[in-house]
Amino acid sequence: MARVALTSEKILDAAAGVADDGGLAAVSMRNVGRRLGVEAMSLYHHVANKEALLDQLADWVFARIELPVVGDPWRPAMAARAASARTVLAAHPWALGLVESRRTPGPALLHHHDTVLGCLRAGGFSVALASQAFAAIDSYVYGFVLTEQRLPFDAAGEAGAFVADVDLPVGDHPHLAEMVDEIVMGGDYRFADQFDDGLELILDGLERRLGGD
Amino acid sequence: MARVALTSEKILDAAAGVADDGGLAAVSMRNVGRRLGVEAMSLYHHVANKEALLDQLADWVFARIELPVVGDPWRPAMAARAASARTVLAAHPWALGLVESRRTPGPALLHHHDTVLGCLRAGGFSVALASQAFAAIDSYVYGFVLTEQRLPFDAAGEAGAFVADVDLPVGDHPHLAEMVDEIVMGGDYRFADQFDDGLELILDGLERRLGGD
DNA sequence: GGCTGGACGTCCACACTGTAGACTTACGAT
DNA sequence: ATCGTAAGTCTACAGTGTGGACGTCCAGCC
Repeated sequence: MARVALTSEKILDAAAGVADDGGLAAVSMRNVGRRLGVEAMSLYHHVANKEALLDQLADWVFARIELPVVGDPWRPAMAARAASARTVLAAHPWALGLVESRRTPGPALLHHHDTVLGCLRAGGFSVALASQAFAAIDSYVYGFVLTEQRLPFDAAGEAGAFVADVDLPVGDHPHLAEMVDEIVMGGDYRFADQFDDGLELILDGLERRLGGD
Repeated sequence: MARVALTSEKILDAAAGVADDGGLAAVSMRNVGRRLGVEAMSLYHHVANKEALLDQLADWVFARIELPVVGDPWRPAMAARAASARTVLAAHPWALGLVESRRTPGPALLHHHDTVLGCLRAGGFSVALASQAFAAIDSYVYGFVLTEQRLPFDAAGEAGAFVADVDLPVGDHPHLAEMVDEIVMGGDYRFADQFDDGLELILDGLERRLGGD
């Protein structure tokens, strides 16, 4: 039998593929093994256990987010990183839930955080303000993606077609109904556009605080 | 045998208890049943399946967040809601991951969203701005709690004692090290204090936009 | 009172999960 | 050629969600 050099990268890619296809719940050792033409137990020669695999998979996600270089002007750097994070999280709907459920940070996450903090420090932020900025931006991005994914239609595309399919019990929720109406009916209105708007809200605040305080 | 009127509220409370004790992973039909002195299958007379139970459990969390009344001044209302959400999410560490992983909104969530939106609309927000405000605030709260939970020490208390136990591979992550140092060593510095600061950042921005635009 | 229908709890069975442990195979170095 | 080791397989076990058959209690009726 041709031993085809099972590596932990291949295992991670396979796990990501399984998750892309069937959701996080489909990521079982047997399924990942099957995708590689291998028995479940073989994976244990490269991965300690399933928890570790999921940890690494969360880090796999972080490794995919584009990072700025320390020294870049902080504001566009933050905007670009936020946009990249959003892209990655949107491409793998399972990623958000996974990343959030892991408590042990992997190398990619550490490097990520360190670089972002460095970028802010180089831009003149105090340690405390940098930490606050990081928390605020990160929170915003995660939360926005989450909100976006929970929307009952495709926020990026033509939304009109979808509203008929969804029957939210919107009857006694007038404000919700109002919002859905405006979002769905207003032709040139895209929920997704709010991402940049909201982000600038935060960045504006940070910039003011950077100058003022 | 005394039939003790198993209701879906009791089941939800039991499930929350199991999760409080042993984490989300411990919430199995058998464990929830055991906590009620009942077989797993009995639960199915009150709950469609485990997915539905988890959906309801997520809604159970939302029902616990204090809501403002439509008509209250929007800014303190938003601040209070954010604080309450944070309290609830912190009291049940499993809640965040659960809420985020569910895609079908329950009645409490709908009512919650509707009330918050109503509060903003009554405060003079346009539909678009209200939706943006909601997304920004919610995102911030979720993200902050998440960050807080991931911190390797108790963010609310005396942090100094914890740092020795944690050996983050902080060696070649200078900015991360710097931040941890300052957070942990600075006696009167509390990560938790940043919550209000960051929130005001967002509320300030909204207030400006509400007047200006 | 006694009957009955339906609501509700139990039990067993099945496919599936993570993973420990023993086995087998194939390759690189001697 | 042989051996050691790394890396696969196979078997087994406890635990999971849940379908279906079965039992059992209670409310409403005569």
